[in-house]
Amino acid sequence: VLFKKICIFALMENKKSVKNIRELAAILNLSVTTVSRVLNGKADNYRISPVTSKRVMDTAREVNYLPNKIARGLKLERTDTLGLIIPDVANPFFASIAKTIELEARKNGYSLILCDSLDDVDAEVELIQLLAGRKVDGIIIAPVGLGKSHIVEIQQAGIPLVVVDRYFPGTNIPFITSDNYKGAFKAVEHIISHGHKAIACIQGIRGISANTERVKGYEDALVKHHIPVDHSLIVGDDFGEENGYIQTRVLLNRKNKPTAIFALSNLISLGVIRALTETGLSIPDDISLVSFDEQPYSAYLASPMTTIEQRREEIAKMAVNILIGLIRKDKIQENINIMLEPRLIIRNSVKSLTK
Amino acid sequence: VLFKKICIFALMENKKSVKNIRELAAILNLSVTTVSRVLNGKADNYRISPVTSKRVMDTAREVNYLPNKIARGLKLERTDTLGLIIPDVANPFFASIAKTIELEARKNGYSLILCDSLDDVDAEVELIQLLAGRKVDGIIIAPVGLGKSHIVEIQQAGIPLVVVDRYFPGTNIPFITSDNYKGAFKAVEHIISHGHKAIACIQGIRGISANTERVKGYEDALVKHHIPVDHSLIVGDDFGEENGYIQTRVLLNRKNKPTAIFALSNLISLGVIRALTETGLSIPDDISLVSFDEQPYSAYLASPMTTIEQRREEIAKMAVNILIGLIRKDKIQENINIMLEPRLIIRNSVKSLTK
DNA sequence: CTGTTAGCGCTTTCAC
DNA sequence: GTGAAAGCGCTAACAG
Repeated sequence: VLFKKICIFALMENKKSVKNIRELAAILNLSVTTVSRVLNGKADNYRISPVTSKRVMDTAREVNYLPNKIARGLKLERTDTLGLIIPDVANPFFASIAKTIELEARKNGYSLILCDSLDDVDAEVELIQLLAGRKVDGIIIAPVGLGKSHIVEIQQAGIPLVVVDRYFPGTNIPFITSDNYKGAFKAVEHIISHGHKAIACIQGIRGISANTERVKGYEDALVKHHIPVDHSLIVGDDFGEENGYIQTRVLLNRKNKPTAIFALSNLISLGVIRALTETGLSIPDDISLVSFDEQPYSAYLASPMTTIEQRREEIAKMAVNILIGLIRKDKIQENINIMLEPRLIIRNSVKSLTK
Repeated sequence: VLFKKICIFALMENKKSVKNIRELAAILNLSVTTVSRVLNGKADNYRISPVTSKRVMDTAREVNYLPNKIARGLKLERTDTLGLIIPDVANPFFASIAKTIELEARKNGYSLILCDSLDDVDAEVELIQLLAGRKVDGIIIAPVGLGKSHIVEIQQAGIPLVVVDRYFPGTNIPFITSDNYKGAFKAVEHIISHGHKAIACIQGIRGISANTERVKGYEDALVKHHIPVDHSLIVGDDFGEENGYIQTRVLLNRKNKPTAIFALSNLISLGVIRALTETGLSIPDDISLVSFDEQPYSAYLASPMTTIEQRREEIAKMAVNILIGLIRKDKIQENINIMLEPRLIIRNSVKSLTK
């Protein structure tokens, strides 16, 4: 009782700041229980009179009461927060995935903690711990892809998790990625159909699924069209621009230069273009190019670039919805593996050698 | 005592999961206080024996104990979390800012809650409330820029806040942006120096500081060089690609076409290029172009584009460090307003009309 | 050098 | 219809 009085006095001095539900209850002359119930839309369940209910809502708004989500989280063991781990937020591919994930998460009442792993496994391990400590309700991760034990562990620890962009064969970790194999296959078939035989492939990080599958698609397309696979034409080891640049320079120094380059990421193709520009070579006249990852600028490059467009928005949305499903149903896994077939966007970066 | 026993039994069944500090203390046969102190590096302060200390640390690691940050946050009234509100995460300019902010925040022990406002003021208001409810320690916001009351309010509510990219004249909200005026001025002087007089300006959202300053820089550069400002050449109202496209189409239909276009964002210039490409016009032969925002692809466009490069990384890092300063010192504002002068990167998108 | 305990703001069980 | 009180996991004031 005394306490209530104190609260009321406190209120009079500082109208616009009720810092917790107790103070609010004090002004209303109600118990915290009742206030909490109304605020959580459970008025009906407890047959709280509509008039009380309205009074609570109105006052809450009036005094600008903001429920403390941290306290709520502690009690409910649920933070309404998702963690997102991405290898490089500045990469437009991941940036747009992050955007859609945030929007979709928010639509469902979740906030997003963003983490950039810099494509470094150690950082990734740390970040997963961090998110676990922060009690996120679930994690979406575009993993570096080398090493998966930390991911399996966190899944077994009971934290719902879905992997995007890359995946781990032989585990039951839910994933949703592009069908990288088919994408690469289509791209290379397209190049082959223009009469090319010496097609180089500049790859990204070796050993991760997305890369492996793309290379496999590349090889199989060659094989299907009876072109022997020349392993010396498969070069590189990183998805960054620098790798594209360096490998192109190296390729151009070969005795028998390739007539076409298949770049396994948007950044790689930018590096390819830089190397070509520097050496005065032009696309597609001197060398042809097809790249993974459509970008807003792809059409406006010196020569509009033929690309493979991943369905980023779908990947992101599905990831969120599947994750939320896992959270709500309290199921950790149910063999979810989705591969979305990418689209080949044909422009003008492949020269026809047949005519 | 009984309780401790129970905990120990619980432990034996499930070795690898101590869910709270009490359980951990129980196995160690220590009080939670001692354990907490050791875990928080305060062993020395309380002269806890090194052997105890070591035992605590070792056991904690062994049983895989992860402190619950939520509980900690509730107690400490500090979440070690920053909020970031950005108008469009998919925009590479903001994506790279977000990346640097996340990295810098993490380096300082903070996690980042990412929010995309879609350049919508209502969403922005909501997001600020959301972050306040989540008890973030501070907020970095690249505001839509229309309306500032919600931002002033949150600042007065005592939540440390810093604004990036745009700012609000006439308030004491700390901000850090590019010197948009100087950037635009430089760009337009560059165009003028090539003999252009009919220079169009395709602007972004009117009324926000970044846009206003850029337009002012544009105008002043003209004035300085005795070129009358033709207001019908200042067009557009959005930073997006579509606006660039539409306005260019309109400009091209004028009786007296401009000889150069100054685009106030990277997305706008992409729209300009699309319109030009469609109508068979080329840069810089038919029309010249300079754009705000350097991008990784700027150099590789059909004609390498002259751009104004904002110092994104510096902006992001300063934002984080200033914010953390405000948080730690418990100061809300101290008249921080920083403007970083952008750099003009000259390439080949402006034709010389003088020779 | 170590421990007991109150309490951060919230929800919910149980009681009336 | 409403309320008292326990307790989520943690830290720190106070007490030895």
